[in-house]
Amino acid sequence: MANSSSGESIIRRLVRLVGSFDDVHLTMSVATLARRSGLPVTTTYRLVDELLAEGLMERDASGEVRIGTRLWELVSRSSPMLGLREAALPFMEDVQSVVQHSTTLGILDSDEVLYIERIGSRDSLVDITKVAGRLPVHGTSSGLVLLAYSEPAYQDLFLSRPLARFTDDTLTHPTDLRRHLAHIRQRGFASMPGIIVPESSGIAVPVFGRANTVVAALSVVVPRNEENVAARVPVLMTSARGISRALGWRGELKGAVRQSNGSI
Amino acid sequence: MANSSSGESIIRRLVRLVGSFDDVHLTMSVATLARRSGLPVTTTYRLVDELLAEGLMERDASGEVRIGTRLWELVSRSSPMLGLREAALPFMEDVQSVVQHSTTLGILDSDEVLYIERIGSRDSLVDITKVAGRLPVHGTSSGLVLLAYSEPAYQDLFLSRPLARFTDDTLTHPTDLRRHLAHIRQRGFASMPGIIVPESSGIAVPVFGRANTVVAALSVVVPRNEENVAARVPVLMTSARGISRALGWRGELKGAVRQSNGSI
DNA sequence: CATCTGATTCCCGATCATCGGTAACCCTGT
DNA sequence: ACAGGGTTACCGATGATCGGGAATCAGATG
Repeated sequence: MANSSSGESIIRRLVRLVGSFDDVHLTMSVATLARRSGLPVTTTYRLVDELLAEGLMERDASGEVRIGTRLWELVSRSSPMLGLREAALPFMEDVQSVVQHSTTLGILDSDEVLYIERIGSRDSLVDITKVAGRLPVHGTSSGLVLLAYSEPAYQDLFLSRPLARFTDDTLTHPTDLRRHLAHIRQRGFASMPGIIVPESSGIAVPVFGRANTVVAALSVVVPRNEENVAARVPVLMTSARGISRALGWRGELKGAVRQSNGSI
Repeated sequence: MANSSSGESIIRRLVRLVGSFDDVHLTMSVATLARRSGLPVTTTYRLVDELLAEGLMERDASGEVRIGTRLWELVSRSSPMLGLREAALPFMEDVQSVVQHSTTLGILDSDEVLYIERIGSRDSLVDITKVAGRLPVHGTSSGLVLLAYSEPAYQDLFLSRPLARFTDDTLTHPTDLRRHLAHIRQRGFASMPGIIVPESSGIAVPVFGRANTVVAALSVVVPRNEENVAARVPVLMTSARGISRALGWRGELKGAVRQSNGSI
């Protein structure tokens, strides 16, 4: 363990520091940061000083600290997310121009859906997705698509765990879910009204990568009462194929669809 | 200094590690990473192991490492860039739908223009901007706008240093530049044909933040021969005002325009 | 003006994680 | 079988790291 009496490595501490910020706590005093991260005050000051020196954090006018531009740049420049995002964005705009509510791109990470990108109207009444935000797999159409096209072993593992119920329409029973996943694979898309919040409805389709694996899910979220699945699926499908092709996908080789193991 | 014989803190080493990745080196073997970062091989393995354990790096199928999803998420979720980006994206789409080439949003950081966001055609023939990429201030219309609206003291400092010449049209002499900055402030936009590459031309306008400071530059890049400044400036202007308002800008208070010191 | 609360800086000795050399162990291709 | 690169394992020495404590500073409150 580290020098620390609490027994943590520096890197884990840095994660606690950076992880103490979120979209509603963009800046805070160092003392607050110490409280939120659970690190000793003195230690926090020392680490923050070093981070400031490297530009990984910055002080704003009032003396509070925030994530530094340099850290954003370092990570964004070299993250595999960037390529996926850039390939998808033009197509997402096309979808958005037709559907008008909100369009998202999500991947499967640590048993949750992580949203890589999102475009939508500024006044998104019915959409709880955020860029770099997470939602449960079985509570989103994106998640169900990603699960449906994931490795069988992963599906088994996932379905062996208890699943939270969010609304009356959430599928929580393994058998129901498994049947539904098959349904999704057969139709090529997921349409799930009100499984996480009753008022909204999502439609999602898979995006394929170079190795014919599903790397992401393209999805639209619409108010439940405006639901018009039949009209929207073709738009999503064609856009998803466009993204897939931009990622180096070469068309479907029958039976070879399997879970992404990382590389796009 | 750190325990290291080379005398560097862990944090600086982490920066070297993460900084060894870029858009063309998204993944590499740990040995290669050691070479590129200049760190001792054993040290690199130890640090990478820790980073892998925290999910800040990941191994792909072939055993190479890359920036981890979790690191992207941690930074993206809490970076002040996100707010700026989200406010700007809808307006950028509007611009893009009219201008058709490529639309960028840049900020001033460390005496360079850092591009926060970019949307454009997939086949961007004439545009060298990249998301999280940097370009010189005096080689871009965005840079000149940001400089024009920055603090006088900063302008003096910037102009006191020698400036590289990229094309015949690059302004490198302090006097010329200063005159041009005044021109930009007076007209409210910058239009610079071929100052970094001869074939392309940029038009940029300022984006204001809450405190009536300029926080970013909205810009379009077009082929030089298609230049049609008069028609494009109004589009940019109105969009930039839209972004500014979304950021909490309350309209122009005469004479109070000054450099952003950080907080949006 | 006095008081208080909270944030920040300075100091310092003990400890143990960090450092990085060396060497063995894999692979894959020739 | 050999070569070359990548990876894992081991280990002793060292000094960066840790964090408590106290002083200082800033702002709010009475």
